[in-house]
Amino acid sequence: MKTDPHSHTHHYTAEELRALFSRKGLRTTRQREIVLCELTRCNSHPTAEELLAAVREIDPDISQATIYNTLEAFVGCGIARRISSTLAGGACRYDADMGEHVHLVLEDGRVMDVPMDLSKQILDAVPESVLQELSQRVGFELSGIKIELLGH
Amino acid sequence: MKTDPHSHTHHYTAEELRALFSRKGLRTTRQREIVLCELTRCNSHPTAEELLAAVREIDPDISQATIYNTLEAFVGCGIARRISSTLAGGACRYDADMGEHVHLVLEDGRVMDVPMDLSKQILDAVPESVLQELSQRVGFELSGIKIELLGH
DNA sequence: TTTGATGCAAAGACTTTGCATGCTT
DNA sequence: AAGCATGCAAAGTCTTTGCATCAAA
Repeated sequence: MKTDPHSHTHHYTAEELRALFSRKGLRTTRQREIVLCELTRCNSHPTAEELLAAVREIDPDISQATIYNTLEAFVGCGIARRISSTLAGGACRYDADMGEHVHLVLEDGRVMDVPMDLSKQILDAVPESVLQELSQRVGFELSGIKIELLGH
Repeated sequence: MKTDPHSHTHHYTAEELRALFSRKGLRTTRQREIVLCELTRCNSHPTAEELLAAVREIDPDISQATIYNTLEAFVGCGIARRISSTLAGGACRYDADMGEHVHLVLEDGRVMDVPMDLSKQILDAVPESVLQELSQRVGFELSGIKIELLGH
C-alpha cells in the first residue's frame, strides 16, 4: 500500500497519548498506545483484523477482544472513526485522522482519503444554513457529516 | 414492520415491476416482486432481517437466502441501495428510493431520510469541478456520492 | 484499593454458500 | 430446454460477551 503524499499523519509522543487519553476519560494502557500508534501510522484504513495483525507485530499478546474494545472506545470518544462497510462482505474499517475529510470508497472495498484540499472544498460547500434548518425540522442535534464518494 | 400511511413512496404495478426487472436483466419472480414492493412500501430503511419479516407476512415461505440474494441483485443493478452500518452492532439497511438524497443516521442505528428539498440543497452544493479534479487525480471514475449526517 | 482494562474462549449476529429443485424465459 | 432463482441448512465471517485476572489511577 502506497503512501499518500497529501496525507499528513500525526505521530503521537508518549506524553501526547497520555494527555489525549486522560482528556477523553480513558486509562492509558500499553495496548491502547500501540493500537492508536498503529492506526495512525499505517495511513490505510485497516479493518479490525488488519489492525490486530499490525499490533501483534509489536506485541504478539494483544487480544482480538482488546482491539474491538479499544476501537469501540476510540470511536465513542472521537479518537477514531468507523468507515463504511456497506459493500458486500465488508468488515468495518477505521480511521484515526481526525481532520474531517472525504473518503473515496472503491467497489472492491478499498478506501482512500480524498486529498485534503479537495476534501475541504467539498465539506466547506455544504451550507451551514441548511444543516441548521434540518436540525430544527427534525429535532435532532447534528454531530457530524460523513461524505463518501464511490469509485471504480 | 409498520405501514406508514403518509408515505409518498411510489407503488409499482405488476407491469412496472416486470418492465423494471427486465430492463435490469433480472428475471421476474414472485419473490422479487414482493421484496421490492415491501422495500418501497415501508419507507423506513429495513435491515435484511426486518425485510424478511415484512415479506413473510405476505408469503411465509420466502427464505432468508432469497432476501440476501435479492437485495444483492437489487443493489448491484441500482434498484436499491445499501446504507451505512458503521454504528456498532449494525446490520446493513436498505433503501429503494432512488432519488438521490441524504440520510440522517442516529446514534442508535435508526436512519431517516433528509427531506428532499434539503437533500437537494446539500447535494447540489458539492462542486462538480472538484469531483472532476479528484477523478483525474486519482484515476478512478466516480459513480456516486453518499452523504450521511450524524445526529443524536 | 478501586475500578476499569485485558485475554481467553465461547457465543452471538450477520451474511454467504453448495446443492438439489423449481420456475422464468 | 436452458439457465437463472429459490429454499434449506450448514458454514463462514465479523463482532460481542462473561468472567477471571491484571494494571492504572
